[in-house]
Amino acid sequence: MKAVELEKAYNPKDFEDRIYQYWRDGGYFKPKSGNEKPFVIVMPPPNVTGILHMGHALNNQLQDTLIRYYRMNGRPTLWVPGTDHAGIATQNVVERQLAKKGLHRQTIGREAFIEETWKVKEHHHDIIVRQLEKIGCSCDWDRERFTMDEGLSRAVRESFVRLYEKGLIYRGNYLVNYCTHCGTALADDEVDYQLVEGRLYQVAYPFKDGSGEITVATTRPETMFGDVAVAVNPLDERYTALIGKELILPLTNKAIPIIADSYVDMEFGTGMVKITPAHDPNDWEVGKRHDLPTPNILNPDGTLNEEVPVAYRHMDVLTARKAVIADLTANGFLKGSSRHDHDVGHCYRCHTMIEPYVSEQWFVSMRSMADKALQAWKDEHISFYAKRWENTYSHWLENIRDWCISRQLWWGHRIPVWYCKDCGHMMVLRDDPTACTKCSSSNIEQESDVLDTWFSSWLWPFSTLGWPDDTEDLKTFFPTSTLVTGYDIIFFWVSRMIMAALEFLGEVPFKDIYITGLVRDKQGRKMSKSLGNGIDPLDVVDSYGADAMKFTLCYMAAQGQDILVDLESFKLGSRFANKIWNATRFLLMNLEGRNLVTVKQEDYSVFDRWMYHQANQAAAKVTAAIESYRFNDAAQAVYDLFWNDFCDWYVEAVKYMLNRSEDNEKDRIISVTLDLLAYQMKLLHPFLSFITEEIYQKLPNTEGSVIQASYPVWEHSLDSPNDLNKVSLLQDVVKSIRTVRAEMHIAPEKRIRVVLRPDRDFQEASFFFQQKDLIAYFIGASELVIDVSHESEVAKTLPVAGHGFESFVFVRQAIDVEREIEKLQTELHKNIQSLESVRKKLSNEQFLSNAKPEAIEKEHSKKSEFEEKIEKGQRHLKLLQAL
RNA sequence: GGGGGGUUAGCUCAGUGGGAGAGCUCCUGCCUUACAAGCAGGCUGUCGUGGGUUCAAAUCCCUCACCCCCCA
Repeated sequence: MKAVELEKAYNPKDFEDRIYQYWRDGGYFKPKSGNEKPFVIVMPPPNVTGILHMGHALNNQLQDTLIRYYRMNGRPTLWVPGTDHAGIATQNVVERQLAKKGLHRQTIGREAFIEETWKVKEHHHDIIVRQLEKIGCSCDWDRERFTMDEGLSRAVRESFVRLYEKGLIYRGNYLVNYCTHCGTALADDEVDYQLVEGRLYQVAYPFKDGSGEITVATTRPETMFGDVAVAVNPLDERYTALIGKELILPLTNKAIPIIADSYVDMEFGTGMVKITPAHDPNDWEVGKRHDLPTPNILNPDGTLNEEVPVAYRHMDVLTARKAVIADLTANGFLKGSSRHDHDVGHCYRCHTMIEPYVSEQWFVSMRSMADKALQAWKDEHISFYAKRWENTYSHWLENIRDWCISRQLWWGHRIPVWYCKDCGHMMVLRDDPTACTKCSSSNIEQESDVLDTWFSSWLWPFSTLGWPDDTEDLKTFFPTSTLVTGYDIIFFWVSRMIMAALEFLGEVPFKDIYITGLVRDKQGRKMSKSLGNGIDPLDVVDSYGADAMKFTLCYMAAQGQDILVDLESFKLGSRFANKIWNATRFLLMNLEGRNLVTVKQEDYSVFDRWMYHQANQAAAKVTAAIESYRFNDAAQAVYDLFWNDFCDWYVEAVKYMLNRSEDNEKDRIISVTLDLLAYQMKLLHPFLSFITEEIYQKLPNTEGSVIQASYPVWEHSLDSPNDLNKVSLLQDVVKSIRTVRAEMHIAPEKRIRVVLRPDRDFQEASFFFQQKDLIAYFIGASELVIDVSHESEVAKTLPVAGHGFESFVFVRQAIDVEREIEKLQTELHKNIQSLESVRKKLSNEQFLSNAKPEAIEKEHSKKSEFEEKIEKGQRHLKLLQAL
């Protein structure tokens, strides 16, 4: 057989794109048919106009790891990709583009605007797909969906109509969060609260009857034109007598009453609060309780409207605030002000300050659905990883509020409601009507608002599979298995999907929910555009390859923990991939002139059995880790196996043995080694997909592709603790001598003489004989004596204690006796202390009667171990003192 | 105000009841022809504080301190 040549350096660019194309062309991402339980993930759809950031990379790579693992495990495996139309965000993107051309959506009209948006969507969509391909996602592109495609739009309509018919959707005038920049209402959870520096103003409101004045405290004096009352706490004795009296609003002639409401905090400000129901959520509640009017003082663009005195009309809120303060001051109403920082809501898309704003909106009544979702959790139909997120989930559902689903946007699913302009009839329909269903007039008009984007995303786990039709995909792949997402959308998305699935299909949409950490920079800060501390996943792929990124992220993905990285962090994965590449390169070089043979297990060497044992153990660890979503443990297990066991010991031993063996033995060695290599390529594939495929296909002992190979599982026949013991012993011998060499500064090329003396009763003494030459090779010995009879002359050597053996190194250089004695004494002291604590435990009645038998057994073996070490230490000390 | 998380080696973090770990950094020596993206060896810890439970606590419970997040 000819040697297989690998490029000298690992260069992922040489093969990653090619391999991805190979997988796609081969249809490897499609679910195989079979009776096993399918493993299904729906990808959280990225915003179609966004760009993938490290969070997406982490998220999708963990999904890919799961998918590849279960695919190799033989389950029909489906990963559904797709994108989200992201109403507000996308509309903002398109509006910005129009603005550059001096255009505004109002000037080009709704239809043209939507047409333009589709074009932008197509363009961005292709970028996103390329990014997902670049990082190696093995999702089924033939099943890719978009939240606004035909099928999903039908699902949205169906769900809207069903909820409406059930009485769970209603329309009405309510106080909502309104973004004056985006020009739309937002749901409660779409508002981000940020601490804003502000002032608390003390404003005097005179009594109508001229009997003096009271003082209210407010952070928003400009909303005073919307005041309809001043409230005090009914328990506040200072003001009890004032309840019911009337006040005059400064700068206007409006009279408002003093009312009592327990909402008022007596400690805050003056204990008197102005009530502005149309512009404050708490005041809205107070207003409802007291049946107060709700004058709206704002236009949709955030300027003051006709409700306020002429002087302030058309001013924006902040300008009006300044003007009002100036006028209050000038007229003596302002009694003072103080620094007051408070949380102010901001739009989660454009970060504009939110205005609480009364308007007509559509809502979903959530209580009944939330209760079902809570019950599903209590019944353990869903599990969160890490578990603590279940608190977040249940707390939100317990305190759920109705969901405002109408948005004053153009890009999105238009609400399927039509109004007859002739008879006023309102129609909620699955299909577009041509005439009024009541009076047959064709003079009808569709509701102009669109639906919240989440109103389509919450259907994602089943709308992507064909719902509302009863498709084969839906029957086969729903409910899905696992959802992988970030904690920031547990409210927006996760809990709503669970509610929707329970509502429309009567089942939870997935069993497990893995919540990823946030990817942060090395200082622990969120990655953001404004800080400029973000890392582009494509830069990582460009610098180190997709495998390096994927492996590093898995390695760092400890459950429930955020991940702190910079570009350099990905060297971890890159170095590992390089190591794999080079180890393979070395082994393939050694194929020259070899014949591959089938080696029976009984022909394995102790090293072969040891290596299979370790690989077998690693397979068990990976299985357990992946199935409990402990990605870091899984990654560490394969890393340690390949690097610390395979490269550092097994391949090093192979090197030596290849050199001194006959052809038949060489064939045997290389055959077993390649088998172990192929085994590890399979084990590594979910973590380093490209390089393992590239190598697997180059190996002469494999067929097909690793992506569809069977994943290694723990097998009893490979379990070999005896060989683990033996090789560990050999490693102990080698390491202890290497330490001496390093500490004594013995030059690497310098051969040494060593006497290796097994303890008299030591079971594995014969193993030293068998491996004598290999040990000598590993420690650079010219002469290694296995001194079973304890008769070798060891005076003037450096003694080294081991567990079950001791070694004596002939050092030509002068031994620094003082230093060696000191080291031994320190060691001896430690061992004596350890022995003392073990003895204490073993003489403790409580310990002996309470501790587990294994724990007691352990202490006994520790005792003899320390005794052995102490005995050897004392003897070695004497030897050294005699020098 | 309510809830959650964190505090372990210089840095970033694993480790959930029985002898303190990894990666990176650092130090020493090596270009031993698979890999210097490497090899061999080494240093470093009152496991935040104080208490409790236990034969036994980094690990379970409580207190406090500091940091981070979410909700209101």
